[in-house]
Amino acid sequence: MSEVNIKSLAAELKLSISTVSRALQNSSEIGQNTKARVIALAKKLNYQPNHYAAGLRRKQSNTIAVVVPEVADNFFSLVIDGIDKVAQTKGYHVLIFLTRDDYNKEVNFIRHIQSGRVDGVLISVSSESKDNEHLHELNKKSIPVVFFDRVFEDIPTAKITTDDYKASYKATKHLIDQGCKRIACLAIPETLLISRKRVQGYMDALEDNGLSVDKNLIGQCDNNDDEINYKIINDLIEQQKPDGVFSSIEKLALLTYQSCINLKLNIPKDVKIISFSSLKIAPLLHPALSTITQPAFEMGKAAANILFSALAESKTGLKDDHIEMESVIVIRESSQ
Amino acid sequence: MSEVNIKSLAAELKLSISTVSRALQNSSEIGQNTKARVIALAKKLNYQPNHYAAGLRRKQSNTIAVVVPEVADNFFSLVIDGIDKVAQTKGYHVLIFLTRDDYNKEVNFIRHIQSGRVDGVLISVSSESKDNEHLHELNKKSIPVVFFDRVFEDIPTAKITTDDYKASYKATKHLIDQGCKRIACLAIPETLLISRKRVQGYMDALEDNGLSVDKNLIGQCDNNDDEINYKIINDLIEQQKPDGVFSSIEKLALLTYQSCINLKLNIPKDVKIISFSSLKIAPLLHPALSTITQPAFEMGKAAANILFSALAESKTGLKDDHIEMESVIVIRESSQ
DNA sequence: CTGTTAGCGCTTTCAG
DNA sequence: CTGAAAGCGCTAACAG
Repeated sequence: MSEVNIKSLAAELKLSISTVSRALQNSSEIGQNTKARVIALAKKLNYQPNHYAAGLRRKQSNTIAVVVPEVADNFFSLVIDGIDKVAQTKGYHVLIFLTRDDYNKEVNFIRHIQSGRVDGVLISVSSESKDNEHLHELNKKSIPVVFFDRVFEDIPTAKITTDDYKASYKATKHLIDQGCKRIACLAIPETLLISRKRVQGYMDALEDNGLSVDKNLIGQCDNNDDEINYKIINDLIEQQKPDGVFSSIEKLALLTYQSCINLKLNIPKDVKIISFSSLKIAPLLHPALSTITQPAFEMGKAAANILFSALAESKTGLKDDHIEMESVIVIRESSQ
Repeated sequence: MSEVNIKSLAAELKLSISTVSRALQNSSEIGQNTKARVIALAKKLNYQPNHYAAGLRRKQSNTIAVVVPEVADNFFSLVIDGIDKVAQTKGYHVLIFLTRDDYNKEVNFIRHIQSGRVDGVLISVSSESKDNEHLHELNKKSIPVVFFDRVFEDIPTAKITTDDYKASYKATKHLIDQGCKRIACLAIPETLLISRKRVQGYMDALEDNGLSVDKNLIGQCDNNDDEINYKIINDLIEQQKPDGVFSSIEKLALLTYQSCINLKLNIPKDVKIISFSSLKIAPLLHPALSTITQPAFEMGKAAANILFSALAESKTGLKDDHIEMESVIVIRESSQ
């Protein structure tokens, strides 16, 4: 690989290896003179220290693992962006592990990570229901772990999530405050915890405000086929005539919008829409589409900061803690 | 870190370190019996080899670097997804470097990488105009590099891009074939090469088909402010009355759609729209929005495959080559 | 088939 | 202030 290493520098400068090493680390016990010579030559030859050798010796990699179900997803890529942002300021590198929602892959990754490959782990688990023994092991090896978004409550370490339940409750409450009586809810597969939380927030808001939950008003959009989802939504709107729609993801809100246009329903007069939105595309379409935005980037930064605080201190692992980050709800009322 | 290492396994099994090492690598010169014993104990103690030690010795990291301007972008995150997909099958890990379009960061990353930190590099450069000496250095050190999307033509290695010019030409030609005479073009900042390529494709298609280029029909949307962009587009449509719109990114097409609705223009009767689309949201809104989709995921896979082929063979670096991947144009004509 | 030995490139005692 | 030497955990000649 790189032919220039600490040894060749030492030879050329007629110094010992250790002196060069210390000079490069700006150790206080090296004379200004020698230090300058060493640094000058290193720069001239474009010396780059071997990360692995240093890590092996120091038992530290200056690398963190980010384990996520997917990257081609606006939410996760924003989180990664946030994580990287703080990692860069700390001089750390980011190793990405994509589980693709495959539990076995996650187990393998976590086991691999235990080898000292990374100094810390930021993870959003692939499944919130399966066995988490592998994560317990990690935690026991006192390598700091921070969970984000999809967490295991029973592992005593730092966790950080968004306020899905609360935000959904507030969003639904908003529709109620606007006078909506028949509020529809568009839901994604129940297997996802966030889906259940969002639907629960919706239901509780209704009941707390004297409205009963009507299963017919809940559109379960379980598949990835936009056409089928469109049909579910369109049928729901046509048959149930909701005066408000709470959508648990942005795409479904876009389909709702399209359906309203086709059914000649006025937004927001006939139907008020509020939706989770990470792409922030919904408000481009209609100035009256209210949105709930999760603080993904900020969550990434927060999670990374927690991890680095543990790394900086004592490596004693992280305290059991759970932070919930607040989503930003933007109400748009204009009727054009 | 992990207390269990090859040495402790050897001690427990009363074997030599090298025997254990070989058994773990399934070397053919170890007896079935010993091999089984070693593997059994390794599994029992959850032994994980130290990646850094092995890499140091073998001068190989089983890690590749992916250097991109950003990750919170649908195109790049899809590419990363593709890269990771093939990396996983090859047993490689992915180290992410986000330049955030900062040239200096890119230079630092590339220098760092030269230390043998990774076995290969996949990069989309931060700027196509600046000095690329750092990349030449990399290439000279015979660590394989594959450029994707944003490339430096004058570095003799593998490059892979999408057919921005051709796709734009074809898209514009399609509008012409549909009878459009006044075709608008919505452009992003000229500083980006892809913007220039897309506009060029648009202009050449017009001229090759007997239509002249009218600067008034080109909406230069240079800023990130959706409201300003909307105004630019809305003014253009109102004043210039185009009968076709070629949009170089999806967001601008959505604004165009909104503008048409507000101006009571029928799509596609009055205005036909075709747009680059990576989010695939446009067609959700209107069944007559035609789209051009770049093969981002496939590009990631292709780039990674090229890199791994070099890694598998001789490490002699990659041949100077340029592949252009074809975008997928989907024509949607229905008028509802 | 198995063991001994010499490093990979670096950091870090321990001696001067 | 500088140098010698040990060793991080692993692999790979080289010997048997």
